[in-house]
Amino acid sequence: MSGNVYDELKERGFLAQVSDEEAVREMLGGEPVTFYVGFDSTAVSLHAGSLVPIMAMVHLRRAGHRAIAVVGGGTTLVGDPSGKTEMRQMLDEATIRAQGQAIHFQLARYLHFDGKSAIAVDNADWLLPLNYIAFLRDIGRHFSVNRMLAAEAYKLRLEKGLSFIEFNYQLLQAYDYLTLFRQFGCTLQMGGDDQWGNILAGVDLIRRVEGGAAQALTFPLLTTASGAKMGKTAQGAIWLDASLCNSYDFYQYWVNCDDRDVGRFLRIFTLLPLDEIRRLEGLKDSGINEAKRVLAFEATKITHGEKAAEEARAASAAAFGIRGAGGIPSEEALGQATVSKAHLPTTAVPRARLEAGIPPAELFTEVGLTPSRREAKRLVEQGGLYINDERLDSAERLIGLKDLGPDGGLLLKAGKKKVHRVVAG
RNA sequence: GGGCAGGUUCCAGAGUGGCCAAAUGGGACGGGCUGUAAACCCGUUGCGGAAACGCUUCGGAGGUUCGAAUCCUUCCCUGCCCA
Repeated sequence: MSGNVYDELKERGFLAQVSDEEAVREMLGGEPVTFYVGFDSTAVSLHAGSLVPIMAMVHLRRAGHRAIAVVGGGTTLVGDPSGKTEMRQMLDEATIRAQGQAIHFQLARYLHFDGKSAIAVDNADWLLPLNYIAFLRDIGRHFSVNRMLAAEAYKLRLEKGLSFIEFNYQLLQAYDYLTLFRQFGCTLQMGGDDQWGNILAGVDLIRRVEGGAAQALTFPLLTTASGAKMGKTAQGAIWLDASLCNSYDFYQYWVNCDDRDVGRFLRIFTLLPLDEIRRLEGLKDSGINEAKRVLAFEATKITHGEKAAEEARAASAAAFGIRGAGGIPSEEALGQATVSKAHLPTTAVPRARLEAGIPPAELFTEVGLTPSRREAKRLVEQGGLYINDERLDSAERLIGLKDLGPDGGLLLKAGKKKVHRVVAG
C-alpha cells in the first residue's frame, strides 16, 4: 500500500472527527509526524475496545510516523468525566502505578517501544510535580468555563452531577498535549470520539501558549450491531491480557460477532488488505462464518501471537466443527483445519473424584461454566447442559470415569457455546 | 450552612408493617428455529438444598414490633433550590 495512510485509515473506518482534514492528510502523507494517544490506567489490562486506537497507531507507525503512547498515571488520579454517566471510583496512587505498568507492558507488544520511533511516557511524570497556583495562572486562565459547560461530553453529567476534580480533567489532558508538543514536537493527538473535547482543548492551548498548530483526530466509538459497547460482554470485558481472557475466549468473541459487524471489524481489527476484506465480506449466508473465522484468527494473532491463534482455531474447530457454505467444509477450511481439543480451556480433576462420581452442578460450577450450583440445576431443567455433546437430562446423573473419551478428556458444555474440557489428573 | 427530594435485586423503576426474594420493563441466560448470525416464539433470572424448607439481600449502624424494604434514631452519599 503506497498511498497516504490517512486515506487508508479513512477507508478502514477509523475516522470520526478530524480538526482539519486537509492539513492532517497532508501531514500524514509527508515527513514523519509525531502523534500521541493516551491510555488511562483504570484497569490492569486494556480491552478489545482499546484495539481501535492501538490498530490506528500500528498503521501510522507502518507509514513511518512516530508514536507516543501516554500512560495516564497522572490523569487517572483525577478521572475523566467525558461521556460518562457517573463518577468513576477513585483509585489510589499505588494501584494506578501498577496498572499503568501493566498497560505499558501490554502496549509494547503492538508498538515495540524503542525510545525513538515509538515512545512510552507516563503523564504522572509531569502532572504530579505541578504547583496548583502556578498551573492555574499559566494554564487555567486559558480555559473558558462557559465553553466547557456547553460541551457535549459533560451534558449527561450536568444533569447527574459533576465534581470539581473531574471538571479539571480536560485541563490536564490539554496540558499533556502541550507538554508533548514542546518536548517531542507532537502535533497530532488521537483518541476515542468521547475525547474530542479534551483533544481540542489541547489544540487550543498549544495555539494560545506556543502559537503552534496541532491537530485532533478521533475514532468512532464502536458499538456492536446489537448496540453493546465494543469489547464488552455480559460476562465482562474482553481483556487483552491472556490471564484475564484466554486466547480461546478471545478468538470466540470474534467468531461470535454479529454478521453485520464482520466487515467493519475486519477493517479495523486486522491488517488484511482491503481487497481481501472485500472478498470476505462478499460471502453469503453460512459462508460468513468463514469470514468470522478469518477475523478471529487475525485478531487473535495480533494480540496473542500466531501460535496461540492457531491453537484457538484448532480448539474452536474441535468444539464446533468447521463448516463452510451449505454445511460443507470449504477447501480453504479443510486445508488449514487442525482439529484438536487440546487447547480448549481445560481443568484437571483428581482421578479419585471422577471414580466416585461428581454431581454435574458441582463440576460445572467448579470449572466456571456456571456461576452457582443453583444456576447449573436451572440449566439442567432447561436442557442447557451437555456432557460430550449429549444433553444432560438429570442433575442426579453423576459424571465419572466412564465419560472420559479415548483422548482422556471429557467435554462439558453450558448452552451451545460455552465449552470446557475436563481431564483426569 | 438552610430547605426539599432521593439512595431497592445487572440497569431503569414499583413496593410504604405480614400475601415480598420483592411488580413491570430492559438486559442477560437456556430451549426452539438457524449458519457458533439476526429476527421471532417459549422459558429462566439471590444462594444452599433432591425436596420440604432454610439462609442472605432493599445506602451503613442501631432500635420499635410476634413480624420491617416498609415505622423510629443516627450516620454516609446524591440531586434540586436558597446562601
